[in-house]
Amino acid sequence: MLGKEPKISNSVVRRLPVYLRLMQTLKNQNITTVSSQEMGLRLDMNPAQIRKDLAYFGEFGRKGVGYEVDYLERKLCQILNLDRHIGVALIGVGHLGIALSNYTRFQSEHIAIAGLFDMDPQKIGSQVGSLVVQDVRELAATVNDKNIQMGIIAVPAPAAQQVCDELIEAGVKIILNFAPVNLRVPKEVVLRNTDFTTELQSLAYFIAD
Amino acid sequence: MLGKEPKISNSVVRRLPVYLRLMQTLKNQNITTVSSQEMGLRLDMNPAQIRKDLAYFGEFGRKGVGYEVDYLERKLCQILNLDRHIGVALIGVGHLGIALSNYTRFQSEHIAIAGLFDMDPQKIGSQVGSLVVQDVRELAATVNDKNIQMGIIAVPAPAAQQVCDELIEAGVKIILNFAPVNLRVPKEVVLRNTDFTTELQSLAYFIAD
DNA sequence: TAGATTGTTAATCGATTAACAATC
DNA sequence: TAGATTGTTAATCGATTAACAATC
Repeated sequence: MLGKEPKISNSVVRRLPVYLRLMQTLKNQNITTVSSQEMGLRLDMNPAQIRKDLAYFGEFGRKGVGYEVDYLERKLCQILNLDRHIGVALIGVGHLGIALSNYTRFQSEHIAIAGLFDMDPQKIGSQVGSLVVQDVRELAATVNDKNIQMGIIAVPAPAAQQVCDELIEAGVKIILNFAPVNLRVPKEVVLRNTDFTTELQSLAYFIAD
Repeated sequence: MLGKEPKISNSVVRRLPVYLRLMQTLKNQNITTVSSQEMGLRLDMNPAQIRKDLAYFGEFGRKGVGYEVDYLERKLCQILNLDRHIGVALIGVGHLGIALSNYTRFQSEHIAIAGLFDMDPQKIGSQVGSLVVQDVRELAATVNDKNIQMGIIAVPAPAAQQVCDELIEAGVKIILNFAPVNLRVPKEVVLRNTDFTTELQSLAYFIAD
């Protein structure tokens, strides 16, 4: 940790939550210690890769023994900033938005949707889970009030860029986009895209002739 | 094309729908010809990569000119098998499932949800879009009847592996999974995972201290 | 001690980018 | 013809895997 200097690659970062989830699974099975080999077996991954990934952040294992599940879980949470509260704004309260707001509440107590936004007057004011849908015009104010650090864009494609701009304008630096568009963001903003259509279409490639 | 022998990498395949979408956008803007440089500019990609990706499948461009939008669109559709009808079974008609069934109907006329399944008696028989939700026990029969080639798993994590097994048992070889679990599949099955929780957690890594 | 497993370096593999001859 | 741009080879870059000394 102390100075994440060596510049961790995205591929590594994206595997960390997978390790974290495995630790939680193992804990539920009352397994207290695990080797990289066993992890590799369960995750269908190369053990060397797992060791290398973890070693970027510290020496978490014991030679001849393996990793202590509880300890590694805690460390992974620290690395992923999941040991503190993280506020998320979700814009677009359609079926996808609702699905996401259920989803997320689930896994990590620390990532929580702190604000739901839409532009449809029909939706504004309605209750979803424990939150009331707000007018998207209140986005900037709420981001500041509730110290929101991440944004999820779940609006239709044509509205996505504007919502994105508003998030950034409000100071949000991390954005997860579900709209099927190439958003333009300044380079200090971390943007990740999840596009079902693209995913499905690329899978169609594998249909046997 | 003729014998996709050179073994196209997954990274390449996943970029093809992006090119396809760009072609559709360009068509809407009445642009008939585009160079790899212009494509790179719009997609924020390296033009050499775009040319190389396309060249795996044939010589679609003209030197000194570029690519004909209409022609490249057609070619990309062919490569992705989007020039024929593709039936998809969607299991799990929660908010996510409904979102997905709306989504997909949208983009490509050729990929269509052909069956919706759930195990909740409350949902079975209800209408979603133009389809009636079926009992998941009818899955295998419907896959055969309607010649379904792809499956989307949108059920809660604990049910996912069983649904997956049933899809494979019914002959489905291509699966898109949204449940946050590591599914076990035989190696001839193409499995792609989309996991919001993992995505969100990995993004938390980038929160500034 | 003997066996196991880490952390890490070196080797391999694969994907991206640069460069350029061919040619429209 | 001159300028532009492809298709493709070679160079670079980065990520994965193998191997092994250190050590529990």
